[in-house]
Amino acid sequence: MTRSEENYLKTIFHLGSGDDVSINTNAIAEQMETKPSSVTDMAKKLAEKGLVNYKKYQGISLTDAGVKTALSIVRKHRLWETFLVEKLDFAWDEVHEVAEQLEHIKSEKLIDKLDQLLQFPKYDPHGDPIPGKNGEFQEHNKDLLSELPVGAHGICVGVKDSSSAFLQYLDKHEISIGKPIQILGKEAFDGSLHLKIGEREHMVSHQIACNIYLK
Amino acid sequence: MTRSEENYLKTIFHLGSGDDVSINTNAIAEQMETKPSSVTDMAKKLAEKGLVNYKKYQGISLTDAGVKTALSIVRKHRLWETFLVEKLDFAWDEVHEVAEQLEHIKSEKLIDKLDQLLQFPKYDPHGDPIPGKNGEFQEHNKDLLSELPVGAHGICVGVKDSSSAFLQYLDKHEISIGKPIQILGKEAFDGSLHLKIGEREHMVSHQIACNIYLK
DNA sequence: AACTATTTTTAGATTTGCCTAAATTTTATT
DNA sequence: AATAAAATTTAGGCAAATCTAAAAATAGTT
Repeated sequence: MTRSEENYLKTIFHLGSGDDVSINTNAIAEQMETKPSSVTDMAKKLAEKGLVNYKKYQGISLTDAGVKTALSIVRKHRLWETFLVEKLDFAWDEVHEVAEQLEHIKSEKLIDKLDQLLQFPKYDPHGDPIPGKNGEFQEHNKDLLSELPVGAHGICVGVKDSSSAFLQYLDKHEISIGKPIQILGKEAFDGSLHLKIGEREHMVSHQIACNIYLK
Repeated sequence: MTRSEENYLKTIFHLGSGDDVSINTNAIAEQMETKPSSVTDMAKKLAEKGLVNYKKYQGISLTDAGVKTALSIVRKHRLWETFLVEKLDFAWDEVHEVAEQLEHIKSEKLIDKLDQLLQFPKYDPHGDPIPGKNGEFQEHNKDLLSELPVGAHGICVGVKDSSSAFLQYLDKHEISIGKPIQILGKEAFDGSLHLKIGEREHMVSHQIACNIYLK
C-alpha cells in the first residue's frame, strides 16, 4: 500500500463513502488538489486491489476492505494528533500537517503502544472519534450550534472545520472543547448568535456557528 | 529534499564521510542494497544541489551542507529510537526499522519538542551520540572490548553492531548499556574472553568482543 | 428530443528513482 | 608497459504518479 493509495482511500472515506455512497471523480480531485484524470488512474488501481468499487462514469465507493484500510489510517492520524497535543504541547491548529505525514508510518506495534501511552483516547483534539484497533468508534451525538434554538445550552465537543484559521479564531475567543456554551439570542437578519461561553458573553457569526458542535 | 536523497546522504555520512573522505560508488550501492548505476545518478543530483562533491570516477564526499543535512537526519533517527525505547517500551533491537521511517518526517517543531520530552538525551539506546540542533555531539571516548588487556574493566557504553540478532544475543546474556564489565582472562587460541558482567561470569567469542564498547 | 455543458476517461508526455547491459575508466597484475 | 580485472559511468528502459489536451459519456436545458 503506497502513500498515495492511502491518501486516496482516506479522502474517499472522508467524502462520505463509509456508506456505499458513490463519490465523484471531480470531488476527489478537488479535495486532493489533483486532476480528475489522476483520480481515474488511481480508481483503476484501487479497484484492481479490491479496495474500491469502480465502474466507468459511475463514481467510486469503498469496499469493506477499503473502509477497513481507511479506518486504520484515520486511527493513526487521530492518535498522532492527540499525541502531538497531549505529549508535545502542540496547539490544536498545528497538528494536522504533521499528522498527515505520521499517519503513513508502518508499524502496528508503534500505533498500539502510542494508543496505550495516550490511555486509549476516544476523541482527538478536534473532537473527532478515534477508531479502535478493529475500526469501531463512537461518534458523539452532537448538534451544530447553528441548528440549536435560542436558550439551548451544552458543552462544546468538537469542530467541523479544522482549518488553522478557524481554530485560531476559536482560541482568540476562548472557545475550546469542554467549554459550556449557551445561546442567549439570535439575530434574525444574518443568523449571528449571542452566546455565553464559560463566564463570558460573545457574538459569533452564522458561519462560525455552522462549525461548532455542542452536546 | 526527497526521502531517497536523505537516505543517500545518511549512508554516505555513515560510511565515513564526515571527514572529506571520498566514498566508493560500489560501497554506497552495497550499503543501500541498490545498484552502482543508481548511485551515480543520485551523485549527480546531489552534486547539483551542492550537497556532495562529485567528480566522475573520483568517488563521493559530503560538502559542509551535506554533512549538516546528514546530521539532522541522524539526529531525528536517534531521537526517535530513544523515544521508542523510553516512552513506548520498545526493545533496543526493535527500533531501527521504525526509526528509518520516522526520521523522514518533516517538522522542526516536532523534533525539538521530542527532544524536550526526552529531556535532551545525549545518547541513543545503542550508545550512539545524538547530534544537537546545530549538529554538535560528543562521542564517548570508548574502547572496543576486544582491544583491551586482561584485567581491564569499565562500563558498557555502546555497541558497534546494532543488528537485531546481535542485540538479542546481548539481552540473552544480560549485557546492556550501563553494565560494568571486567576482563578476567583471554584465550590465546581464538581470542575469546572470560568476562565478569555485573555479578556474573561469562565467556564471549572474539567476534562478540569486537562489537562492544567500554569506557 | 436535440443541443449544450459538465463530467469523466483516454492518450500521450513528464519526473523520480530505479534497473540492465554495454562502454569506459581506473586499478591491479603480470 | 601491456593486459586483465574491477569499478564506474552511460544509454536506454521501466513503473509509479502525475499532468495536459482531446475524446467520449452523462446530465441538464431549452
